[in-house]
Amino acid sequence: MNTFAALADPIRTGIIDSLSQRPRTVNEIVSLFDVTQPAISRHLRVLREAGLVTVRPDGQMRVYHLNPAPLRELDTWLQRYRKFWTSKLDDLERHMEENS
Amino acid sequence: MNTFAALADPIRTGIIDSLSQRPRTVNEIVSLFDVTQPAISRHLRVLREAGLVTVRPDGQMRVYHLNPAPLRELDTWLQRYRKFWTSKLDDLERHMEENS
DNA sequence: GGGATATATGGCCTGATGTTTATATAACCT
DNA sequence: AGGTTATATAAACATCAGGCCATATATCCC
Repeated sequence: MNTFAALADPIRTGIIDSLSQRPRTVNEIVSLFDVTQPAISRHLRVLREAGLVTVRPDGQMRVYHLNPAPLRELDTWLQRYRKFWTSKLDDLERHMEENS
Repeated sequence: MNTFAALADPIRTGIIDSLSQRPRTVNEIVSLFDVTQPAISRHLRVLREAGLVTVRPDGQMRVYHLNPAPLRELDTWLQRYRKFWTSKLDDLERHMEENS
């Protein structure tokens, strides 16, 4: 599954952000956004299939939890690009390259 | 612009990865993937509008460069989630929570 | 059991996305 | 100028994504 595609929708990043604070039920999540409950359920399905969230039933409710593993992979992918902004030497090199 | 949406297509992440090595002309990029040149030009447009790449004309060619700024923003966004995997204490807490 | 609540799924519609072929634009070269 | 190369854009098409409404499923509570 493509983590970027799962995060491409602002409602889904909003859900992820909200779950970074604490787990939440579907209805709690629904109350945070201006779309219907079925729409949220669909977004949750996308996030589930991308492995970004997990569900735990609690009675008639379903509690969604953040699963950070795919975000850690994303962090690993970004590793490759950090050199572009972490080192002032690299900044200089890039600047020279841009003007070569 | 939504950086995640711009990166949601595997060809586009491939382009970004290839530009992390060095700037490339459009034809160079086309040769890396199994799609037509117009398709690549469209992907480049999406990446351009998302600010992930910049172009510099060089004669009749156009040289595409990686622009890391949006990736740095992504890195900043991820900051919020690093606590989920960088601390062993957090791992323990999460594990206990998962089994509560 | 029966009504209420919580969540997921199916059907339908609309708009966005990705691809190809054909063509436009611009620079290069002789 | 004319032919070639490099790249972008347009048109057409198919697929996908996201939204809503209606409905199914499961749990809760009386």
